[in-house]
Amino acid sequence: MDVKDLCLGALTFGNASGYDIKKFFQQSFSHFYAAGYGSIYPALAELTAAGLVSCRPQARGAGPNRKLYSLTLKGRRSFRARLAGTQPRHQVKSEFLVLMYFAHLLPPKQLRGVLDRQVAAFDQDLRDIQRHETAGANGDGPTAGARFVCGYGRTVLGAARAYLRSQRRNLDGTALAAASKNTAANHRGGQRRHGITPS
Amino acid sequence: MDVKDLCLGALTFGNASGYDIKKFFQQSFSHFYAAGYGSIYPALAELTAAGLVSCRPQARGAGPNRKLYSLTLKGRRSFRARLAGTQPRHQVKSEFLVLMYFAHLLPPKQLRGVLDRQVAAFDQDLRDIQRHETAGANGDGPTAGARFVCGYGRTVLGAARAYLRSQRRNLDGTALAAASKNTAANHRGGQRRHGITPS
DNA sequence: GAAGTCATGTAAAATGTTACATGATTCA
DNA sequence: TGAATCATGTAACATTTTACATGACTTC
Repeated sequence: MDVKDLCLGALTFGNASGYDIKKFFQQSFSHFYAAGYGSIYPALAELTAAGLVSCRPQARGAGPNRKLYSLTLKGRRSFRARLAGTQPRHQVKSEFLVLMYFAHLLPPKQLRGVLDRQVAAFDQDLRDIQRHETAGANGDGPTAGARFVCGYGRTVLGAARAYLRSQRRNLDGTALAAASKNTAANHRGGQRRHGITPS
Repeated sequence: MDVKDLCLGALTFGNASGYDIKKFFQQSFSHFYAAGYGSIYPALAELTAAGLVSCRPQARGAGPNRKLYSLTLKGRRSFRARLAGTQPRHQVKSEFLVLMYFAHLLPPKQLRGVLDRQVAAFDQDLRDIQRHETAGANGDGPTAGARFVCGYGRTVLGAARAYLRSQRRNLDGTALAAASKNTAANHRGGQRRHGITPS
């Protein structure tokens, strides 16, 4: 599953330009699949070449002509086949968690900042979802799938935010603070007693 | 932040070979940062060339010689600097959620299968975390950061699993089932009334 | 004797990100 | 008049995945 597939998916909701598709992605997928112009435009070109979408240029006064893409029958079938054949992966890539894993090597001040900023980011994500949840992608209101995905986002982000807040609260208490305060001491050590492998 | 940084991070816990590092990644980072041999070995070669790690080959009876890597002072400093300079991103890439977004285009049977398999996958992840939580990376037990990350994983995966289960339960009831039953009807339609853009 | 683990690496392919280039229209 | 939005695209770069290549040792 790649950006081409997502473009096909977006076009199942109606004809659109690359620009429209980017906006649609931002509204609907941004929390679990990112895509920018740099991948969308090449994807649309390839899909056109493969006959999965058709393209109608629309003359405009000036600047680049808007191109309206629509699914062909072949494209519609291809998308269904891809959906049926996709093994659904689900992976997180979090530099935030990497940073937290090495909390003992971070100055306490930065550690607090990292946590606070992540809480703020989750808050923002939650607001985005709530905004998107009320107004659907088109006039029909959100599809069942869109509702499912929004519900998932709300649930998971809510839990994540609560966890971060609870940890943040006792940062000046015991848990992580203890590690952070040891930063200087750990630094001295140089070589640790035990390696990954006792070898 | 890339695989090179993660390798430096792994080596802060002690000297190791590329093979060891891969295992360490699998135990500790696999839920929020994936890396395979194809990225680890080149990373270690570059780090060596840059003088951030040093490498001691260890003769063995046969097969490729094991190479023990260790952080240099420069590498240790570099890692701290990278940590301090990293803006902590946190992104999810989920083909599972894409699939669910297009639930109305999936045969109900597959939809149920997808949900069940994802629940099973989350269960497995939770077991991995619990196993890893009891036994730390080295003899000292888990660091504060490792505990934080495990706690995060438990919290979030627990919430996600509970959500999926609740949705799965009423699959034969209302919510998603309604959409799935409409699959045939939607298929007929071809063009939808409303596009992404009302244009 | 088969399966799994230990152990390293390369080359090609896939995929995505970033920066650049261009320029009109619309709103405050 | 300045900022934002509309609108498309390319080229270079970065990064990762996948498949391949090799081969002994250990455990069932």
